[in-house]
Amino acid sequence: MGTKYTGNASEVRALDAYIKLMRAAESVTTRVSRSLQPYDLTVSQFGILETLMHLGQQHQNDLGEKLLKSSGNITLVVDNLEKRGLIVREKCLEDRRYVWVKLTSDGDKFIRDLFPKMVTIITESMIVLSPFELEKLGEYSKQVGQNAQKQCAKAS
Amino acid sequence: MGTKYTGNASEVRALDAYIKLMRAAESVTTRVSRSLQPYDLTVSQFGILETLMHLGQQHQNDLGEKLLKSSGNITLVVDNLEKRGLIVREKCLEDRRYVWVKLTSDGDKFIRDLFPKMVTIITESMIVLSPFELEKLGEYSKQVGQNAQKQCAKAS
DNA sequence: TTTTATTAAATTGATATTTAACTAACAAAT
DNA sequence: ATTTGTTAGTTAAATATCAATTTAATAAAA
Repeated sequence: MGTKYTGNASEVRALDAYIKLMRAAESVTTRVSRSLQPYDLTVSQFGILETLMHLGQQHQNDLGEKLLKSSGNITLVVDNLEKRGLIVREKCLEDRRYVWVKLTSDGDKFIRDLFPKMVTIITESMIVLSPFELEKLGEYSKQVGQNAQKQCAKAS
Repeated sequence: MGTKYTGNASEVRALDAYIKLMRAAESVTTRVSRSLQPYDLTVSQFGILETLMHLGQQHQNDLGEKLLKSSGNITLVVDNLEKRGLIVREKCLEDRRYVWVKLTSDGDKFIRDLFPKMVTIITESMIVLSPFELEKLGEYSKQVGQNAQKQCAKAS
């Protein structure tokens, strides 16, 4: 939606901010994605590994909620990470509907090495803004995100 | 990346803003996607129709650049819109490497009717912010987006 | 002119993503 | 305890997405 829209003023403002927000997110995601390529990792795979590293073993359900992805999607991405030996699935004994997903020792080493590199990449993209501006960008984004989510709960 | 990262201060700020930016974009996209569902339209399909409505016929190449998508992706999405009779391809006579993509009269009617509805949806998500805040969100997003793109040109 | 290089689009192979079934396991309630 | 409902995960079908390759057409250079 790269074109000027001639509706009422508040729609024009909302649409303009929306377009810029989306482009920023897409551009940074592309940058991250390219940086993960040498490691044969997708952004989604990285997200799961990073979550497991910081929060420890998780149910697939929790991963889906934290990463805003559908359950079917988590199943597939976990499949691919498991094939590669970076994570393992383990039946939950207390409630056998659940599956624990945990890092293997290979996976743990891998993500602990990779994560700081990605932080650097992301910082390079964001650092054009001052600390104050970063703070405000985060604050405004959070409000928009929460509002949009309120209007539309994710499928599971 | 929903977890606190304990690197240096500027990395923490950058990462925090990044996470909120990404979540906002994902949440609004989900909202838009759900709203397009009754019309059997994806966000990408909507993007192409909207671009054609506002800018007139385009080469596939131009669509890819404007929408930040790969050429292979544009080929597929244009395929699906063409099957549905909303757009047509037309060989460019001056330079036969190019293909013109244009709205059919059905497609034109369709997108002219749909676009204002989507503007309303988007506005509903963004309007939690004041005019000033929307302005700033757009400005900061634009800077981040441009910076990220400078660091990483999209594939074509 | 013939070769070389570039560009647009299509194709292929792999992963992602969602929705909509579907199965399995647990919980509640009469 | 059986039915009823809910929840976690899987599977299938459709679309999306990219990178890499290929094909066709144009441009540049020798």
